[in-house]
Amino acid sequence: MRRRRTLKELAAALDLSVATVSRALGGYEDISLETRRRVAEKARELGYVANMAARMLVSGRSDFVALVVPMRGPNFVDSFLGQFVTGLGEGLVAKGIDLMIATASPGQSELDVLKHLVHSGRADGVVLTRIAEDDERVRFLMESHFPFVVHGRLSDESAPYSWLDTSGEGAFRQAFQHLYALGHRHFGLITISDRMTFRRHREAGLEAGIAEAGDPEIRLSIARSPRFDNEAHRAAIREMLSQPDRPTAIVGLFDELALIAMREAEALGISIPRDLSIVGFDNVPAAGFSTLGLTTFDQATRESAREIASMLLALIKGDAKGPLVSLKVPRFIERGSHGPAPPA
Amino acid sequence: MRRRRTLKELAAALDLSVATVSRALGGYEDISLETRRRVAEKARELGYVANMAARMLVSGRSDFVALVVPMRGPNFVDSFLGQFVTGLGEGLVAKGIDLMIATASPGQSELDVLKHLVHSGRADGVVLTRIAEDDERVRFLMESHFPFVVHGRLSDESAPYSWLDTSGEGAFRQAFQHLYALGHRHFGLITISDRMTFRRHREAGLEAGIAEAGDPEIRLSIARSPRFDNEAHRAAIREMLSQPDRPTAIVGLFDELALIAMREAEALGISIPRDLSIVGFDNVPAAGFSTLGLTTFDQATRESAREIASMLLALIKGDAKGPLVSLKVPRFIERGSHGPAPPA
DNA sequence: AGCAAAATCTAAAACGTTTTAGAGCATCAT
DNA sequence: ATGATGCTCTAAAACGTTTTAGATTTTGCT
Repeated sequence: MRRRRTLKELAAALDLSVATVSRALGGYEDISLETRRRVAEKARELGYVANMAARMLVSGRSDFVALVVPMRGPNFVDSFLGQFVTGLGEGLVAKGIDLMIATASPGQSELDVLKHLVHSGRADGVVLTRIAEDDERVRFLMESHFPFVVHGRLSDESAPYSWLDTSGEGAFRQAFQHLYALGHRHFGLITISDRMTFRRHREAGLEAGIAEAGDPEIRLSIARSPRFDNEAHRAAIREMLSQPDRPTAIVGLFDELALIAMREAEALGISIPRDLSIVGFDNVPAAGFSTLGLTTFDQATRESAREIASMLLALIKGDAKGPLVSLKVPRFIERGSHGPAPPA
Repeated sequence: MRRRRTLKELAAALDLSVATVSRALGGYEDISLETRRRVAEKARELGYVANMAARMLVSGRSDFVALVVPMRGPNFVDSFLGQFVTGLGEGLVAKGIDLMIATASPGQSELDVLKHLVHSGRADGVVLTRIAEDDERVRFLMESHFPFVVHGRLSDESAPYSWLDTSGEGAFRQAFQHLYALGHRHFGLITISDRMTFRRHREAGLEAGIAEAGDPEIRLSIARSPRFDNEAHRAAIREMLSQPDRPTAIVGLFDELALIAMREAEALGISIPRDLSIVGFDNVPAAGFSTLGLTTFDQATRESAREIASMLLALIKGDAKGPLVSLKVPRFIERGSHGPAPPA
């Protein structure tokens, strides 16, 4: 591996001081246009690229932004991460910032990862996902005054931090209204028990829709899967579907739940959408590939991630006055998994 | 943001020299056990974390490994990337190495990204995916003597570089043999036209299987989608399925193609698996969620990524004699999309 | 010509580590 | 006592850049 060129070598080749060369490459007005041109050309010729470590050391910045990825069970499959990483990368690359992925090692909490990140200077800012209702990571970063943006929200709406979220309230209210208009009166909600903010928001949206309708005929059955695990989901769903008096319209907290519900319904001989309507949230690829197509909401993860990148860069540069906040409205994707309520 | 602790402060607090403190933290035998303990304790107490930039500068290593992610069209969805990133992270974190994601900016080639990476010292090693038959990125890295591991292979089997790949030859041969044993004689291959090595290997596997069977009754129809784009795929597939004399068993180069074929077949009133068998490759989540379930091959992306991480770390540490190589056998996942050939 | 102002360049310090070469000091065998 | 041998610890250099404060040269104006 050829040893790297240094600024000193470049300066020697040009018969200039390192200071001049450095400033020339930095594009300072201070250096004559002619010299700047000459330096740039020689740099290209010699293949000079500044050593990042040295630059980081003196500038105090790393030009890295970190994404802290939650730990995963062995079989966890995540269509979200790939999209999100792609979007962040796209949003950062234009400004010359790179993305690092910070993974927690087995014995280590995500908070430890974050602490190390903040103190080691390895990154200038952090992106957090999968936020819990009361997230210790967010609290830590606020106290550290370290730049960060959250994908999602805390339940404490007044806390001064930057976030971007997709309105689960709005989506679930919309889903309810749509299904209600189609004649459905008995609703099912398939959800989980984790203390995640997105769960609370989506559930609240559904409940708000129901309350606003003010129709005493409306009923809501809830199946809550106790663990984040497909088997547990399946069991909870099967129980809801097996009841003699089962809902005619089911909303899944996210697509995986809705997709499992579709399969289970089919296995039980329940015809979709004739006997049962199902709506999900996320628009994972499988929602489009399944035979009928799952009606769901699209989050535009990649675009959101791009926006999060810009927000974070603004925070790092310091040209954001207060916390930045953005609430996106997800797009309703109507496919074949829902329809009019079956006749009573 | 509290200013970070420096080694000098720590040394002052302990009444030791910075050299001693540095070596104590490094665990050198050189420093008495008692002193090492004392230093470690104080470091914890003060929340000292070494500044990465300074460490990088003197050690010449960055403790970063980069994943160069291919550029994506606006609607490209990739279940692979999330798994791969997760696996790499898991494989690296134990050794204290972090993962960076290097994205090419719009005007920039992936080769430029790579060059910058190698010359700036931002990473100590690189992982490459989506390898073309003759990949300029691989050539550049070989010439630079920069540590790297490839997920996939070149078509030049003799080139001395490190790779991990999943045997597409083996899988497609196995798929053929399985379907042949079920009585199928007319096969369809849905494929693309990109010059990717994985395409060549899988196609070769199918052809090898056919050749080995030595049965003159066997026929093979090929649908080649000219662009990497769902609409193009759909058109190519529909054309194959619309022919009066269509195959009874179709193999998709990857799951997305097979899943589209399933949907199209259904739309054309072709019953799966009665009239048509379909097999894919990759085992994307949608393969499991689709109603019948798509028969396919599982790559174990996450585990492969973990192994790639170990390989790369060995190369960086320099305790690998020559290039490292690993060929994984994908697992055949039998679901509901295939069955016996229909009676002639 | 003479001075102020502007334009251009540079020496040296600083960033916070790791590492090299060796200093200081007990301990040990002779 | 003496030199050799280990054991601990340390001073100082080095890594390659950016930036500060100022030096030098040129230009503009009267």
